[in-house]
Amino acid sequence: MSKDTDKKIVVRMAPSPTGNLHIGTARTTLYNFLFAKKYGGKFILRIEDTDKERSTKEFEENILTGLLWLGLQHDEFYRQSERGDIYVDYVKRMIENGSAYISKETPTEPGQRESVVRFKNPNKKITFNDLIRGEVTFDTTELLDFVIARSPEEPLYHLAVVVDDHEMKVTHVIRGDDHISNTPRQILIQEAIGAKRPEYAHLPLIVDSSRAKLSKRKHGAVVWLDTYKEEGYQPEALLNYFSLLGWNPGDDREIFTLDEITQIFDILRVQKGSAVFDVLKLKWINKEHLKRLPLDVVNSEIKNWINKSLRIKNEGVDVDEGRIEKIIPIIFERISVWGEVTQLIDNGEFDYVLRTPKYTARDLTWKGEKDFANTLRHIERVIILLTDIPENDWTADKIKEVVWPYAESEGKGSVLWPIRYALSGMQKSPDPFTLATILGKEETLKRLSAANDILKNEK
RNA sequence: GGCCCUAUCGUCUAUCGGUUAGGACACAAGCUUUUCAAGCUUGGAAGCGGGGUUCGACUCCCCGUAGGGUCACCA
Repeated sequence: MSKDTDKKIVVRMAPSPTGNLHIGTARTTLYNFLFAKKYGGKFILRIEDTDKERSTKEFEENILTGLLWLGLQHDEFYRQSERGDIYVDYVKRMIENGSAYISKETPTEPGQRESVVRFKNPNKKITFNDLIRGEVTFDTTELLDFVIARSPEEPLYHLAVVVDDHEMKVTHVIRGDDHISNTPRQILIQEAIGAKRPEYAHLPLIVDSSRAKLSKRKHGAVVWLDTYKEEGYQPEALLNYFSLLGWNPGDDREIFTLDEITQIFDILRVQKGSAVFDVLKLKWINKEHLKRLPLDVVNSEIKNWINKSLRIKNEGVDVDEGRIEKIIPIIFERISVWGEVTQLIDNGEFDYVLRTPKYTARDLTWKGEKDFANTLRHIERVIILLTDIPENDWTADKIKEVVWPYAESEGKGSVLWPIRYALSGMQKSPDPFTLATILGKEETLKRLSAANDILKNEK
């Protein structure tokens, strides 16, 4: 595939606006995009809206914005509904040269015509070379004289595709495997109109865990790109994952930017077998992308997503900005997708920064303790130790330095658990030193003496 | 059912005749200052079956088997 000797590469993605942007469509678009960019070619986006019944402007809009959000910018744009004259021309020519004819029909379903344009099938074997699968042969006899247009003014899919690919000088047709059986039909039409046969590359399908094609009917929201956009995935992470569904660079690298993939992409390394969509791996890849983001982006994104929390909105909790700032890194290491920030808050994982914890003396006491006496003693001792720390020296390291010797001599769990619980009110939370820095000296001491009171009442 | 495609750990995959079949996700265990998260270390985990070809097959060929795709006046 040398750039110098071959003519310019032209690829196209041809979605039909009969549904929202499907992740399979996004992946196929990516592969087309990569192939074009890799070889300095042209990437055409063509909306196949010849089916006026099912196509809508909303779906078209959804597909366009989704692709743009992903960063898969096209070089040229067409809409089949605006190219009617061209198809009429070809249909007429085909009828004239005998490769198609008007056929009288008996409608069997509502909406069917009494006359349609059928292709005069030469009934032959078609063999084409697929960049991914190698040689594929079909006998077209079973296709019969298939319908290519309802009328000369109303072309059907196969005709429109072949005409457009020809007119647009498409050199490589990269599409889903589900189109492989359409290929012989389209080659037949190409031969009838004297079009050059493009190279074909049929991509393996993305399937579910039971290896069935991902479909909107069966899988619902998981197939819509929008779902991932709303859950806060990074567009580039999505692209990264899509690229790996059916392709690999040949070494162990797994995380790359769109530019990096473009550099190393090779369509000949595309897999033949279908690939199971695994959201867990997607999340891992997304997290890897998050880790590579600049800190200021991370900060502002996390704040954005915190603000979407219903827990904060509805319950009107008084949020201390300083504390929020301090939990950002803690939130960050717990998420792999932005949307999880909101979830975490809504699930109450960070309630300790939003409100005063509630708990019993039993909760406060380390599992090894027989009664509350030791716990009370530890809390009292720690209060004294912490009180001595000056306000401006209130850091996790300092707090730990002060408390640690005592914890070691008295038993770490026995001392640390009660402190942590008094500060968080939860079975699971960050460590007590981190907690203390988030809350600040004043609030920390307040919560510790509250714990003290609870223990005393218990005695 | 016809036609077509596919077949390595649970999943994504490396291997382009000779490897202790490698990596990643997930999982398990351990470590890391009590719980959690993160991190680190370790571990379990695969060539669908049967024939060939070959000195030698995961790799090439054939036959099965299994899975998938497609069979519209949709795209």
